[in-house]
Amino acid sequence: MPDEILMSSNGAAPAPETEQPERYSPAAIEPKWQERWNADPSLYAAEPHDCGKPKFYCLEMLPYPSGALHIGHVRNYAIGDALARFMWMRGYNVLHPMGWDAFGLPAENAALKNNIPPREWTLSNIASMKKQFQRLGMGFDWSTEVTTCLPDYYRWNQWFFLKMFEQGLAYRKKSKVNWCPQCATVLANEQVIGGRCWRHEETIVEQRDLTQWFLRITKYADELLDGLDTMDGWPDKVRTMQRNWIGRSEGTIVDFMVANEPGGATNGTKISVFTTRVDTIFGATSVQVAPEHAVAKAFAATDSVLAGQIDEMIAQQVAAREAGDVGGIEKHGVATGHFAVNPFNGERVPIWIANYILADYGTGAIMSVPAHDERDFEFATKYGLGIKRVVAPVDEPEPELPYGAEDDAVLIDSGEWTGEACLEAQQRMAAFAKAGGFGSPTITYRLKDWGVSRQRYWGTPIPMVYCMACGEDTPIPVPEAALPILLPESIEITQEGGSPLGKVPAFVNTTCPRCGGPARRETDTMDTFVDSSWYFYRYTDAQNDKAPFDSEKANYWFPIDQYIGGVEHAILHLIYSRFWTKVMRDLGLIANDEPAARLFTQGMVIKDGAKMSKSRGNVVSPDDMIDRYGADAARMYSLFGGPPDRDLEWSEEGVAGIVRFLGKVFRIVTKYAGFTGGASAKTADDEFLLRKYHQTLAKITQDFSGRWHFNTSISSIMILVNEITAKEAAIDAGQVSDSTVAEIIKGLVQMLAPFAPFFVAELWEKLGQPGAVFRTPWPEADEELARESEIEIPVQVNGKLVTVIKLAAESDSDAVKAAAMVDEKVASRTTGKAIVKVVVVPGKLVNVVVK
RNA sequence: GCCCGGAUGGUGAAAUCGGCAGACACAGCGGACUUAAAAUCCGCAGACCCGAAAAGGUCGUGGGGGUUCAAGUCCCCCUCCGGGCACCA
Repeated sequence: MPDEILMSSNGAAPAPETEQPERYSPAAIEPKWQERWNADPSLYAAEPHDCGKPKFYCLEMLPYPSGALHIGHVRNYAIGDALARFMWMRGYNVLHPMGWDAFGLPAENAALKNNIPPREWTLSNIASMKKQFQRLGMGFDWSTEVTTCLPDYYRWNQWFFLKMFEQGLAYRKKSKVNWCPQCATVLANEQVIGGRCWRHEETIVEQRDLTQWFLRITKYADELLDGLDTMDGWPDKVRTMQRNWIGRSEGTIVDFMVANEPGGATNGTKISVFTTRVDTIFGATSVQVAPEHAVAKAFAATDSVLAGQIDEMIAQQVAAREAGDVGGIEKHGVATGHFAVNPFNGERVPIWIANYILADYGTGAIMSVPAHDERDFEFATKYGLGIKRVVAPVDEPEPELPYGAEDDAVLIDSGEWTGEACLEAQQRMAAFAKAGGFGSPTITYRLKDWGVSRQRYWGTPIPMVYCMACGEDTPIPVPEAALPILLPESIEITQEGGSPLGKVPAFVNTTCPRCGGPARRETDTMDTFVDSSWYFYRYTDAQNDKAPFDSEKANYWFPIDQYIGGVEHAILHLIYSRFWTKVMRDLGLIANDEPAARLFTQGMVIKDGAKMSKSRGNVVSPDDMIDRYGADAARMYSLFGGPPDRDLEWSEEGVAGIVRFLGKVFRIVTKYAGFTGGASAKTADDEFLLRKYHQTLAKITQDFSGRWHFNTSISSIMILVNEITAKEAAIDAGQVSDSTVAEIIKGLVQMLAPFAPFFVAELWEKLGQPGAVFRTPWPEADEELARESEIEIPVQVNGKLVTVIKLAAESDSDAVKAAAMVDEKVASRTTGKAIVKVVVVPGKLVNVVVK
């Protein structure tokens, strides 16, 4: 059936005898306008900074050039394009750019599979996806296109890396890192989701000890956290996710000394524990350390049984991670036989090694206070460790344990601190520990520095060299003048471990910038999230070959007024790019603290109630949709099917319905295209149509500035079209003045401009109007003309609807009440009963309460 | 376990401030046009009861309670679905 929609209108059939009106044919309209638009690159370009208009930076997240857009992209970009077009019509100077997040592993996989060089594969994908964007009629300014895998872009990644190295923000260290065997590379913490690789849901991430490059994002932890409080234009959901990810926790570090033993190798060793509840320290009945903790290793060195138990514990954790159930394993531990001294009361408490202590959070060691911590309670109960109550509410000395409240509670049985309020004691005890030299107030974060080294080929080379003469372990930065360090073009991609660049001697072998002696290059490349951390600044000055961008240009456009993309980047891209913005600000390149004033995260497109996937066979192809229904209908359906922040169920019948609607509009507009202005008397039909027209305009204008519920914007246009159709006979009978018809027809095309660009371009031309619709001023809704003169007031008796009465809009409460009371249906239900009260809400309803 | 969303006809949804529940559309049914079909146009359409029909009545926004003249909307409790975080000391 869908095929006929296009076929029937293609004029393939022999010409009919009688003259038929032209019918809507996206297949005829869309390619024609695509060609015209491609020939005029200035159409969607931004204007000079001194154009006198307010600026509006409208940005959708750039796609990865996988080879083809998916239907979710269509929705994402349809939202942004509608907004950009609306803002153009509202008189803004709009920047609406597009680019390609073009580095990444899929290009290498494709090279392996099809023997196509990654560069070639990527660039040809870009070419075909760009064509898709053009088929979709997206209004992007291609003159600022950014492709992150090209040297004119990635050289600035290298430049930033050098700046960060200078500032101490880029550094190298050996540490446990996440390794995805499938990707054959290291991953950042943010790329590990539930213990699995973000690109390979089925692949468990391993831990490896490697020397890697890190970016010091933790330096900005507090600012990244505090900034969230003021970012009203971002969804709460995203802000909460980022808050959790940063995971700031205020507490105290307290040093417990390992108790001296005759000849003990660990004499004088201290165990620093991190606690948020130092006020409960008198209740500590053991110290627990992670199996990887240095002290555990020291004990194990002289205790082979313990060593075996530790190994087992670590193995068990690895197994749990593989099962995807890290949190679910039972708490267990082993006593080391050693003791530590609580510096607050001198008590000796046993040192245990426990599987639930995380080596990489806090200090990797805790004091266990079973009375006031649920986990400690569980552990102490299992192993018969002491449980000592040290905190209780003032009026309830023995609450059920574990008892953790702090607001209302005071310390008991805590030496000189007994009687103090918990919150106060936390402050004072931390200060006391610091004064005594056995601790200090501390803030810890869940956020870790960003590991950016990748053992892959298709990424930005890290601009560092290692010189035998100057010291192999001392990285030496490449001089700025030597940038870009080019990725070698021809390279053999293999799936073996190790950085592919290491196998290219011409790349590896270089000279030391410091001593001129033989040196070798860093062979790791940068995480692709580096590319997307600052790409939107490059759009403001995409051809600059002296700097990543000109500060003046960036400062004109930034912050981004509206950023639109999927919520899956809430942590990854959106936290890295906030970090990068702060670094660039501190380098003096930009003035803004945050990249985007407003963020919108659209819902997923689903089919048959489920996420689209090849294995489910429910994938909808944009090209197919365009072929069969046209780009305008596909785009418009993606906005009409539901509010943009919710998931959208894709319905092909729904798209066909939009084609029908557009066909109706096409018929009406072409039919009345010859009507022109000219003053003439306004009839009641004139007033009616103008009223509906201005009401619709007001509704759409409001939707754009408010909730973006374009589904209701489009439905209100449908209602308007239905009203016009209903008055068609009156129009044809000359009962509506030409100027009214002309105004409404023109305005109808304008109000569709954000949603169906090809369609409106064609009709605009048919109306004999010059220029591009989306560059014309958005028609103003006239409040006076939109006002209803007569309104309907529902009347209830005891809260149940009885009738609806019609009244003049300006009727006051008394008049409304009087009209309601004399109504037959109301009277029949109220006579003989006592009227308790009559609620009159002017303009809304009347409710008569009787007994 | 914790933190966010969400649940409304056969379907997608609407109701923006507590005021006619189901706009608009999809699918469906009936009619007009047609030799016929498609396309197009017009009409019907929450469920149930009563009735030949018209009319009328009852119920109805995941479930239970509450506030109110009035609750899809506010408050309390619960169920289910989606997402995020998860032994974070």
